[in-house]
Amino acid sequence: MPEGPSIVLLKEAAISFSGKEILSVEGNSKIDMHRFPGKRVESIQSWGKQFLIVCDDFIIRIHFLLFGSYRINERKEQPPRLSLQFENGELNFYACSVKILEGRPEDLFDPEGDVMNDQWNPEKAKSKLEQTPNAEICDALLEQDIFAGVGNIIKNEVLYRVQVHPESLVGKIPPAKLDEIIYEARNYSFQFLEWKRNFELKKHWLCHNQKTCRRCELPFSRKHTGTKNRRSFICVKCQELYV
DNA sequence: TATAATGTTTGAAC
DNA sequence: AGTTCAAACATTAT
Repeated sequence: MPEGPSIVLLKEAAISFSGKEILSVEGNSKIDMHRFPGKRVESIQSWGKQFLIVCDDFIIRIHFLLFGSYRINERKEQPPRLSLQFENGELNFYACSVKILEGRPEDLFDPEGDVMNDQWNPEKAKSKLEQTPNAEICDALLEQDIFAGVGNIIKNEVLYRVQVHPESLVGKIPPAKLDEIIYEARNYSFQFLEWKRNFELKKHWLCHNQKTCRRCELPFSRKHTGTKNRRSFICVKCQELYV
């Protein structure tokens, strides 16, 4: 569920609740949800992996972490973390993090930092990368302050496609190659979106969860990389290591 | 059945 | 006081 494109799909699925009044709430979240009924949803937004239900003076922020899920107009067996009832249906969230953010989304989130956003700004990403030359690129891609919405699948697929080893140091990657990485972070995220929409995401994985590299037939090296220690699938022949 | 996996926050330890 | 890191959380497919 969790990477940026999946949240965009949720946003599309939940758009019918935009402008609607929250009639009632339930759920086992510890937040003060009693203030929700009677409020109107101003807009449904997303930023990176976060799903935002924007009301006039606060935002309900949902983060699905690793295992979170949602149902629209249906329910799972488990009790919902948060359930919102509207006149035209209900929105149910499970096993996720729910927070109330005070303030306006434009004050809290920079649209230029979200790879799924129209306002995504690749130059800004590049200058942020230049600030951390000693970071490994596998960590940098997962950094939500730089590439909001990129998760481990996108990280792996991007680095395989541009043929860069995950343990390459940001400062040692040639600038043109860095531009390619930044471009592909957004480009692959949108491919992810369309493939996920059509339930064919896994079919298009080139390295993630794959056994062998289809360029050279060598088996992938599987390794947990970076300070974030997330698993990587590496073709040591096809992906260049810049150190 | 045990394990690992699309992730982040928190608080203890250093 | 700043950093680092393990623990916590929780679900599902293999």
